[in-house]
Amino acid sequence: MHRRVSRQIDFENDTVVRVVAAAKQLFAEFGHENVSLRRLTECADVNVAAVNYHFGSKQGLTEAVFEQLAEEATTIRKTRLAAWAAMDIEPREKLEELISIFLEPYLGEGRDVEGRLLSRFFLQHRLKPTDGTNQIIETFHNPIALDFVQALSELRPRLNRDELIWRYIFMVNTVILTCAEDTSFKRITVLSGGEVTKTGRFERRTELLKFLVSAFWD
Amino acid sequence: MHRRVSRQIDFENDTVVRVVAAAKQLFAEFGHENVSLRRLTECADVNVAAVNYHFGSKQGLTEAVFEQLAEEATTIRKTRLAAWAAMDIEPREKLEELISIFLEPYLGEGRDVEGRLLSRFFLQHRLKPTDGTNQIIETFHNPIALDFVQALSELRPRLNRDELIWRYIFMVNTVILTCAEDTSFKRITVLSGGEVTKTGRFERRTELLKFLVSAFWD
DNA sequence: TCATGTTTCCATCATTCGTTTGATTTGAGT
DNA sequence: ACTCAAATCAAACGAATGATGGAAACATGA
Repeated sequence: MHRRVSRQIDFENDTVVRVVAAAKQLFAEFGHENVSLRRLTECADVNVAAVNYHFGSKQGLTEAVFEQLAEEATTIRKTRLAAWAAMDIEPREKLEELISIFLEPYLGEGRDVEGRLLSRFFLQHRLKPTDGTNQIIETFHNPIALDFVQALSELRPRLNRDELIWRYIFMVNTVILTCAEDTSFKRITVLSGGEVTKTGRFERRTELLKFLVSAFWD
Repeated sequence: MHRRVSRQIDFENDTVVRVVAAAKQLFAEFGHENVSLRRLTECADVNVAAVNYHFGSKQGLTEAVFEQLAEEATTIRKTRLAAWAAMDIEPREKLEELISIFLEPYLGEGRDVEGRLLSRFFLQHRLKPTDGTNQIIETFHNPIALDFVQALSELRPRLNRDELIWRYIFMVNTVILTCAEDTSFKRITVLSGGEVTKTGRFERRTELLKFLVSAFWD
């Protein structure tokens, strides 16, 4: 089932590359709905019509970007999951490792832009699903989601499958909202009276990991 | 500090009432960014100009709606928190009760529209904060957030304050995204192979509660 | 050099949106 | 009945957006 979701696009073409690069940056920062084609093409130093020419429509561009991203994420996870299955360590540590793998595409080293973009894509899909986003989810994300649920059920046999699916969804929700924005972390500083000031990728990853391990450990 | 955030609005006026009612329904279902004033006023059976006349702008309307909602949520929680403090039950049960109070404005009985609306408001604030939303957060939500963190720190003295603030934020993120949309719950049915079909308010509340209690129990 | 297909560019279109204008209606006070 | 301010209405404005059509520029191979 490796059928391509989107139309054929010449990713060798300079214009296409620059458009995609600009789209990643801008979509990640502002959300794809808040970026007009004019602003995007200006930022990419490309004519306005280029997007419609190469991608058919703005929708076509966003789906191309998000599909590329989904593919990356799947690759990262599949690779690490294979190694994970062979690990012979104590259960709690293995759970932590598993969740760490889940977090990787969002909070891994050097995935600042891509991580935010990926979570924004999910957020958009959640709030306004389209045929395009549905297809990306089904093709790339559902299979690996089942892999995770399966792995979890082997680690935590006490929790039945329904329960694990629920919790998996909650985990996804926690992570994608946490990675899609910065606002709530400014709030951490406020709520702590200015004590907590380090709220970057590394701290988020650490704290999120503790939170989620607890949530599954029971 | 009971200063009103928004301008004075005649909530006795029929037109105002109908506009607010329509806004609640439509904003909850589609998100306030996806509802045009024309559609809204048509639904409320009111002239297009009514919104600008009574609320100053579309932004004014949304802030009025959200402020009203925030006030409700605060009242609900303050009342139940007072009763909670006096409860003499075992810690884990008390934790469960505390989180249940947190969930109340989102998933309480008869809060389907309001719960979704409230979570959508937060979501909007997270993705695109404005002066208006900041003020609502500061006035209504920050104080009670501190109450929750304080209550949590009494229940779980092992976790230090920073840690609790982080986890509180994660809880908020989980809940608001879980309550803001339906899409992820259709996905539960898909992932479970059609086994799990009941994903309504009651089930969400039950499962979310278990998840969050685990996450804080450690 | 020429022919052909591809890519880029400019100008413009149609639509949608929030907002404003200015005339008209409503209703309470005298 | 008259006044006047508040409320409502139809109509239109200006800005922004995604999308196009067709001319121009470019590249490629004969």
